[in-house]
Amino acid sequence: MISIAIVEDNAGVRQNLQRLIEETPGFRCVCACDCGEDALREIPRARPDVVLMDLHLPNLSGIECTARLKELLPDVQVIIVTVYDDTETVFKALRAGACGYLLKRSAPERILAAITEVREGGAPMTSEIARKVVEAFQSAPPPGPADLNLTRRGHEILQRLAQGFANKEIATHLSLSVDTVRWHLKQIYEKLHVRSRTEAAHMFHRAGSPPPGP
Amino acid sequence: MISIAIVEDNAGVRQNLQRLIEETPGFRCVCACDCGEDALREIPRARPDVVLMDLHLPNLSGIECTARLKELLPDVQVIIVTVYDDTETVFKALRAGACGYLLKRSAPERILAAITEVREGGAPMTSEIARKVVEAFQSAPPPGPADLNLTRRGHEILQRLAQGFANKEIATHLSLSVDTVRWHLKQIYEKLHVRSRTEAAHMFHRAGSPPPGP
DNA sequence: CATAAAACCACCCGTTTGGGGGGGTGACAA
DNA sequence: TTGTCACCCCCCCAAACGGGTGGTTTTATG
Repeated sequence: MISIAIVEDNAGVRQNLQRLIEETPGFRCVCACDCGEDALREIPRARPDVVLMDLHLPNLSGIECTARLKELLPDVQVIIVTVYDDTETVFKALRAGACGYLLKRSAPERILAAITEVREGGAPMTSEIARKVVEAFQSAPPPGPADLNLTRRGHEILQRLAQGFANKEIATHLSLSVDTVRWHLKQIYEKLHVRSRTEAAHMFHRAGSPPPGP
Repeated sequence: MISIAIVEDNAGVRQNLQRLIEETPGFRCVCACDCGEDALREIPRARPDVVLMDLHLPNLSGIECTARLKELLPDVQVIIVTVYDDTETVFKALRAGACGYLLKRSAPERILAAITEVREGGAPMTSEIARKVVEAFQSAPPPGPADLNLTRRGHEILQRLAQGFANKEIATHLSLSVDTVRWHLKQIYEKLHVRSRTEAAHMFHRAGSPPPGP
C-alpha cells in the first residue's frame, strides 16, 4: 500500500488525481492540499510515501515547498506534476529535491506508473524532461573547466570579487582606478550574463564542478 | 524507417541485437561494428539515425568512441547499452554525448522502445540510471550543511544570497519584506564578521571544514 | 505563565553599485 | 591604413546596499 499526498491548487485537477489514486488498488491518498503552506503543515503529519506536487501555487511556489518538505521529511519522494517544461524550472525543481517530473498532459496511467517507479528507486520523467536533464550534462563542460572568455585582467578582478573584496579594495590591490575596476566588471557581467556582483561570484564559485549545473 | 548502427564487441550479443532490429518493422540495421575504430570509420558513411553503443570495447572505449562520433555526426543519437551502472561511468557517457543509457539486462522490447524514444526527443534510461542522474543535480547545490550559529531564517537567506539573488528577490521567494531581509543580513554580517554580501557569500561557499574553533 | 529569543516590519542616511555615456593608449591583423 | 581588442580613466544617475534605531508578534523554554 503506497500512501500519497497531493499539492495542487486547481480543485478540479486535485480531485481528479485524488479519485484516480483512491480508485486504484494499492494506492491511498492521505492528504490533498491546495497551497504550499497547508502542505508544509499537513504532509509531515500524514507522512506519505510519495507527494504529487504542482509548481504553480499561490504564495509559496511548488519548488520552495518541495525544498522545505525535503528538509522536514528527507525520505519523502516528490514527483512534480505541472505544465511548466522550461529548462530553468525543471532544474530548480530537481535541485530542490524532486525525484520525478511529469507534465500535466501525461495520461493517468503514466502518473500511477511514476508513483510505482519512484518507490522502486527510479526517477520518472516525461521524455522531453529527461532529454533536458541529459543535455545539462553535455553542456556542463563549457561552464566548467573553461572559464568563459574572460580577459586576463577580467579574471584577476573576478577572482578578487569572488573573495568578497569591494571595488575600492580590488582597485587598490591591483593599483587601478575604481572606475577601471567598474569598467571591467561591466564587461564581465555582460559575458557572464549576470547583473550583480553576487551573481558573478556565484558563477565563479561553481566553475569546475563535474556534474551538472546550468 | 529508422536506421541503426551497433557497436558491440561480443559477437553473440551483437548478432542478437542485429536480428532483433532487422526483424522489427520500421527498423533497419545499417552497420554493425565490433570495435570503436571500425565504428568511427563506418558509421559516418552509414549515417544511421541511432547508434547502440557498448562501453567495453577493445582499444578505444565506448565513451571515447561516443565523443568522437558526436564530433563527426552531431545529430546522431547514441544510446549506451552496457553492464556498467556505476555513477562515474554513467556521467562520463552522458558528458560524451550519449542521450540514452540502458543496462544489458533490459528486455529487447525496452531497447526498441528506447530507439523510438530518442527519435522523438526523449532520453531513455534504466530507472536506476535516471535516479543517479537526478541525484547528481541534488548533490550539486547543497554542498554546505556545515552551519555557523545562524538562525533558521538567517541560513535560508544566506543560502539564497550565496546563489546570487538580490535582497528583493530573496524577499519575494520567502514572502518577506525587503527590510526584513536586510535586517536579517545585518545580523548575519555581524555573526560572520563581514561587511558585505560578497564577503558573506565567500564565507558560505567554503563551508564544510571545521578544523579548530571554541 | 513569564521571559527571552527569534522573526518580522519600518524609516533614515550615506555609500556602493550597475548601467549609461565619454574619452585615450598600445598591440596586432587584415 | 583601418579595424579590433584589451586596457585604462572620467562623469552622471538611479537603484541597491550597509548600518543605525525603533518597534510588534511569534515561538521556544525555563
